This record gives sequence, structure tokens and C-alpha cells, in this order.
Amino acid sequence: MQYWLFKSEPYKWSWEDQKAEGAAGGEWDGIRNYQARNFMRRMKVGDHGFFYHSNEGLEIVGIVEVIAESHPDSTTDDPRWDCVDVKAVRDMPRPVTLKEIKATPELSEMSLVKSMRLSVQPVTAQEWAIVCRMGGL
DNA sequence: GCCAACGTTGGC
DNA sequence: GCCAACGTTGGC
Repeated sequence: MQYWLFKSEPYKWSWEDQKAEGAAGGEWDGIRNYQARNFMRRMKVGDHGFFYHSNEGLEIVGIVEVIAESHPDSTTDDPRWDCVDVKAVRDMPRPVTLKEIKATPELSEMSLVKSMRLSVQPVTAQEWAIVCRMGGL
């Protein structure tokens, strides 16, 4: 099982929107960045990811699960772009803010801190555990 | 709304 | 294949 982090600007696609899709979930589409796409290609069904609100919020608000592996992104005809499907699993009991993450030495190597523009990124098992604890899980 | 960081594009 | 110009992201 691998862990990931998915970023979204809440006014485009929010955690509420994600939850509204329910168990059926939906495509994590619109990614037009090779690095982010390559991470999605490595995802397996059952992998978990954090759902992060960028621009507004700046916090991890929930947990999603990968429910379909990489396939063509239906929002483009360009064959370069693939995406996975994800569904909402649960809210973070207490959202974990970027500020808190930056203030935590054990999380200083997170992509969220080091590669701030990467919209889909890997999270280590250790980072996952720390953030979950901070979020009240 | 600004602007720094950084990824992408395209001319050479 | 380099690199300048350009566009986008995302924190502040």
C-alpha cells in the first residue's frame, strides 16, 4: 500500500465536491504535469491519499482511496494525459494545516513543503502516520 | 493581487 | 540540445 497527496483548489474541486460523489468516486482529471501523471500511473487500487486544499484553506481536509488505476483522462483527447479514480473515505477529524506541517521537523522532507507546485505527490508511510496523528486519527 | 518558483514551449 | 520567453501554480 502506497500513500499519496492530492491537491485541489477548493473553488474548482473541493472536498465537499469529492464527498458528494460518494462511494462511486470519480476521475482525478485535469492533471497536465508529467511528474504528477507519472505518480498516478504508479497508483494501485486501495492506495490511500490525503486531500489537500491549496490557495484557500491550505490544509489537509480528508482521506481518499484509489478505486481505479491509471486510464486516459476523459477531459482531453491528448493521449499523454492519464488519471486515476478516487473516492472520499473520511474527513480529517481536525484539518492539518500547511503551517503545522512546516512547523513539524519530521515532515520537513514532504513534497508539500519541498515541491510546492507538484499537484499529485507521494507520501511516505512515516509521514502518513504523523499527519494522521496530528489530524486526530 | 502580487510575485517567486518552476515547468513548458519553441526558436535557433 | 540549449536556453530565453512565457504561462501557471500557489503561498503570502
